[in-house]
Amino acid sequence: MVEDAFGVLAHPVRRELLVRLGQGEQRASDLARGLPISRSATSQHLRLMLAVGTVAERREGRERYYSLERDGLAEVDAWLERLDGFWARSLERLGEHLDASA
Amino acid sequence: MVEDAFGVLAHPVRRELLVRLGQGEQRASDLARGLPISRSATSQHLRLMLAVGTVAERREGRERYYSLERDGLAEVDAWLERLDGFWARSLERLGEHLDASA
DNA sequence: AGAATACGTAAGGAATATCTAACGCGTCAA
DNA sequence: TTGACGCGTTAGATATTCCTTACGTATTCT
Repeated sequence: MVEDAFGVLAHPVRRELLVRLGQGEQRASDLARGLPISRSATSQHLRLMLAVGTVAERREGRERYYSLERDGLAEVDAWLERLDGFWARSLERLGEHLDASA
Repeated sequence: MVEDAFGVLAHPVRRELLVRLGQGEQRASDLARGLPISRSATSQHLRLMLAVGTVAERREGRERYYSLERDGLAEVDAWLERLDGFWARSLERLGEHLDASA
C-alpha cells in the first residue's frame, strides 16, 4: 500500500495529476481526460493521494473538485534538503582535506 | 521495473541508503549492516540505484565502494521546482483575483 | 418519475516489486 | 593451495501495485 508522499510521486500518472492541479482546482472527470488510463483508475489514484494528503477534495453537488494540498509534499522537500545538507557538509570536508594536502 | 529517481525514493531502504551515503563513500557490507533485510536484498537495491544513476560504484579488490551520484536526484529536484512554480503562479492569480474583488 | 451525469467502489486478474536461500566468482591470507 | 571473505546474481515464492469491467449512489435534467 502506497502510504507516503514518496509513493505518490513514484507513479507518472500521479505526477501528471499534481502538475495539472498546480494550475488550480479541477473536477475529477476533467482530470481524467487525456490520461492513458480509465476514469476509474484515475479515481483510485486520487483516493490514494487524498489519503496520503497530497490533494484536497471539495464536493459540490454531484461533482468533486480536487486541489493541491499545501504541505502535501513537505515530507519530500524536507528529506531532500536534509540529504543536500549532508552532502554539502561532506563536500566541505572534502574541501578541507584538499586544502590540507595542498 | 523501477526506472527513475522517483522510483528509487519510493522505498524506505533506498532512502536510508542515500542518507548513509550522504556521509561519504561506503562499502557494500557496511551499508547492509543494520538494515531490516538481507545483504542480498541490499545488493539488489544498490544495483537498481546504480542503473538509475543515483549512486556510483568504485571497485577496489574484492570490495565495492558506493557513493552518491551528483545530479542523481536532479530529475526530482527539477520536477518539484516546476510544481512550485506552477503553484506560486496560481497563488499569484488568486491574489489578483482577490485584489480585483476587493 | 425516469434518464442521464458525475463519481466512487468492489472484484478479479496481470504485471511488478521485493525478499530469501543457494550458489558463483574473484580476492586476500595462511 | 586451501579456505575465508566480500559481494553479486539467479531462482522462486509472496506481496503489492495497477488496471479494467461491472455496479452502486447521489445529483441534475426533462
